[in-house]
Amino acid sequence: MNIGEASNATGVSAKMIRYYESIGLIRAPLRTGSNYRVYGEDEVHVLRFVKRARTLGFSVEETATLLGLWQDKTRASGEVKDVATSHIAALETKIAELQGMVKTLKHLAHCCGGDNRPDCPILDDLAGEHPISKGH
Amino acid sequence: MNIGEASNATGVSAKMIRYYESIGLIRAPLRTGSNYRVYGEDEVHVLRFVKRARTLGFSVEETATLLGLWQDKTRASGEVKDVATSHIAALETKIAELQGMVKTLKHLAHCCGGDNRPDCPILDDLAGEHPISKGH
DNA sequence: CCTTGACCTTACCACGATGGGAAGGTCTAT
DNA sequence: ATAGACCTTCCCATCGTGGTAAGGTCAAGG
Repeated sequence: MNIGEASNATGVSAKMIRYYESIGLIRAPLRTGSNYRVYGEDEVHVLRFVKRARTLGFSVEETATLLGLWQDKTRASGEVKDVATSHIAALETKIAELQGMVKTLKHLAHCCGGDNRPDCPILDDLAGEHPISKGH
Repeated sequence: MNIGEASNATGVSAKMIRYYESIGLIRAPLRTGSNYRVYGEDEVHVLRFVKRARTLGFSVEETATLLGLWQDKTRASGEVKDVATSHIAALETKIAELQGMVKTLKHLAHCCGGDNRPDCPILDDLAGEHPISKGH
């Protein structure tokens, strides 16, 4: 299987497959005589694992950890759960952050006429001129 | 006011102040004879505006737009509201994405013993081996 | 007057993850 | 044989931020 086929089979772009190889996330595959990378089922399996982990928002580094745990047949599932749990916490922090922004913005947008007059509470807030208290 | 004082007064690092200047987000300030940047109240005001917009998650480019609208005394507040509204939509999309990740991960973590045995539904899911259907 | 330390200047390099493109080699089908 | 679809490596860009090095400046105190 060439890199293009491996890419199609996994949804990981050829570019990223080479990148993952270059940073050591995945192992360098065998090459043909003409220097083409050759992938087999195992490699595709690994790539799908990586793809899934990335889709779930794990960083490449966390993915490397998970990959290591996956390939370590003797690991304790608790280790994996720890990685997952702290990732969940990070995601939730991020979500709370974004929700805070949305809340403030919605309040501002709600107070903004959105008409043709130049008065705009959103800009006033950004400018710190007439700060609107959050508690309505 | 030197750049350090402006930084303290606004919470924008000196590094970022120079960066914002270099990309044209803010105007180049006057300089002293010894080439130090000099900031006044107006510049500080602009920097605080930028800081607040960035804190609310606007990209530098969106911030530039808002800054332009702020300084255009004749703008319609509707234009500002549009920028804010589409930013809210982008934030909400992102939030939904993260929440999807959290949901899946929580489910996986819930199914994972987290003990010393090597069986781990999280890894099995990542590997696509025994995919756990989302609907429990 | 000189030193010290805190500040300023510019100019680079790095991150993380990804895409783009150039310049060149290879394979397959017509 | 040639075209077109692949592959290879190498470099550059993004976005926002931090670091660091090499040098200039300024204020305070000996």
